[in-house]
Amino acid sequence: MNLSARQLRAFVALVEERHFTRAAQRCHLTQPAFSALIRTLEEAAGVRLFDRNTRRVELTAEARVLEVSARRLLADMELAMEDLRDHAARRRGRVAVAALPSLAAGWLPPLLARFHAEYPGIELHLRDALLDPCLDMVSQGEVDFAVASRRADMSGLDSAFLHADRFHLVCRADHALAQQATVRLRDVLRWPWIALARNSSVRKHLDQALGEAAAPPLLEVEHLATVTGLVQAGVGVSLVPGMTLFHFQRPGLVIRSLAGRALTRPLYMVRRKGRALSVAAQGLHDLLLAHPMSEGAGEAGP
Amino acid sequence: MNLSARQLRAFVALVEERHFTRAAQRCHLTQPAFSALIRTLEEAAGVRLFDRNTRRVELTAEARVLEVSARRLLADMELAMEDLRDHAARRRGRVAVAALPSLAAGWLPPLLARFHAEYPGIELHLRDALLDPCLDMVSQGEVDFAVASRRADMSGLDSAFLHADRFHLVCRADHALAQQATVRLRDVLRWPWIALARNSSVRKHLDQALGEAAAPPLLEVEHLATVTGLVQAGVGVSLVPGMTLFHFQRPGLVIRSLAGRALTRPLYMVRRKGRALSVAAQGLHDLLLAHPMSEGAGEAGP
DNA sequence: CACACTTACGATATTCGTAAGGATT
DNA sequence: AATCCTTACGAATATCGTAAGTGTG
Repeated sequence: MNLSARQLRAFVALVEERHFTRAAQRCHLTQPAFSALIRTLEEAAGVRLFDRNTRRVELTAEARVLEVSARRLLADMELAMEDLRDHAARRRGRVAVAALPSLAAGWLPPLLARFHAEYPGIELHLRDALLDPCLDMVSQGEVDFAVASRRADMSGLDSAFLHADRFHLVCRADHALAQQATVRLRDVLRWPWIALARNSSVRKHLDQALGEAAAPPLLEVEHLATVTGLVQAGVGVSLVPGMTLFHFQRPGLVIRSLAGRALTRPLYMVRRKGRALSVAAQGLHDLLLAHPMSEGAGEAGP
Repeated sequence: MNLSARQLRAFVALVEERHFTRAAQRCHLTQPAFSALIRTLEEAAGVRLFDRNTRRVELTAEARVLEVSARRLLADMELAMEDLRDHAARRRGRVAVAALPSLAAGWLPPLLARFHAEYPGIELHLRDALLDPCLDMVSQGEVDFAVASRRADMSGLDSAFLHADRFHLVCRADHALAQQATVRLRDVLRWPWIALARNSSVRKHLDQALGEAAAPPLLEVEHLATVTGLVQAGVGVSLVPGMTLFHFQRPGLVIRSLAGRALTRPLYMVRRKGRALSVAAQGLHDLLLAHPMSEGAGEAGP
């Protein structure tokens, strides 16, 4: 049997009006069509719901039984559809995004703030993690998408290029390398340098670009903030991508571009293959794509 | 917007099968028809609910939101219809009936017992009251119908004749009137007699039948049981309808028919005019009609 | 190339609205 | 006589099933 919202609305209208013609008007139907609607409901239910003579329309005991359920059902149906439309209109929802620590700290926050200002009803989740956990979270559907780089095994994942994140030299202002506006990579590698841990995307791309021949780093640390401290203390210099430079915009430190062939860490928007984003996630996704990364990004926003 | 049970069932089927063809079979539809059903649901909702390529069908985040509501809505709808069908099949319901005290004590109980045995799910209410309250309860819809006699003002009420309740003489076995198998009314009225109160239907019919000329009663009492006591003590005789005779089937008392023109209290099934009975009430109504009153009725049943 | 969803289209079933019918006050 | 629900019937709409189309692995 097929119960429809229209039948329930007609039933409730007739319960309230106790008058076929007026109830029909309320349902934007002619009276005979309305009459047929009630009849089909009665047939489906197997009970007479209204006692009608031409002068009076009265509820049967069975109609009173149905009335309670009918009102609740209608309310629940409209609530369910409203809920769904809220999600469609991005008035409600949930987006989870994974991002490399550098992006999660610098580029992303102002964009998340903007998204939240526009869609305050949407719950936001940000997972800042290293490359592998980022991509694993996408694979397992734990997050809607990730902003990260790529790895060897990208099976089940779709990636869209976002930005070529150029490496820069960071060193003390009184360092010899700070004298030039642009430095050559081979000049940098003659000095003691600080590297991030091997599981970081920054280090992976650097190793890949430098090859085996390059001098090993003086120190390996986990966090960029530690690199900042070491460089500031004069322990060594470092090579970091543009999106991390906000860590190094401090007095006594300078940032220098690298000459020649661009040394970059390519960044991607990574999603699960063959799987559409939720309306809310698509909204954030589009916002991120509409605000490409730039060297200046990541500075303290308003 | 019009949400239907069929749409919800299709949606849930697809959520569970994640396969259009199989879900369509479960709904007894061809796959294209099923596909259209899902599409209309998506259009009504304003959200894509399934990501389908020819190889895989996946739920969107919005579908997960709807799934919970859809299952609950379907369960509630089926519950509501089941409830209604239970009332139609007299598996559930409620009947309230009013009856004159004599009938409520004698004739009705075995029939109510039989009705309850057949439809144990139906709640029974019996209001034993004098004629006027009985009919008022019908007028106000407090009870479904009454088993009673009629009065002058029967407006808004429909009555169907049930039984002509013949009056009988009751007296002590050693009373002079007890000598004859059948007594004449004018012989009875020469003896002191006990009457019920003037608001009882028994008394009203008796007064109407006897006219002004008859001797007034020695005593007027409220309850038939009191009449029994008075007659048994030899205070007087009494004239009571057949349906009350079970009160007088006691040692030392005799019951005698009246000769000549039948002196009766006509009894009716009284319902509110132009108003159908509930399925449950109709059931009891029919049962009562199928078991006409008889002189022997009202004796202690099994 | 096989499976699975979509589109196209003619047939069927529902539902609608207009008009006539019947009942009640 | 007026009101109001029901029935009748042709028209519009929706839905269905068959068959062809398209895309994915």
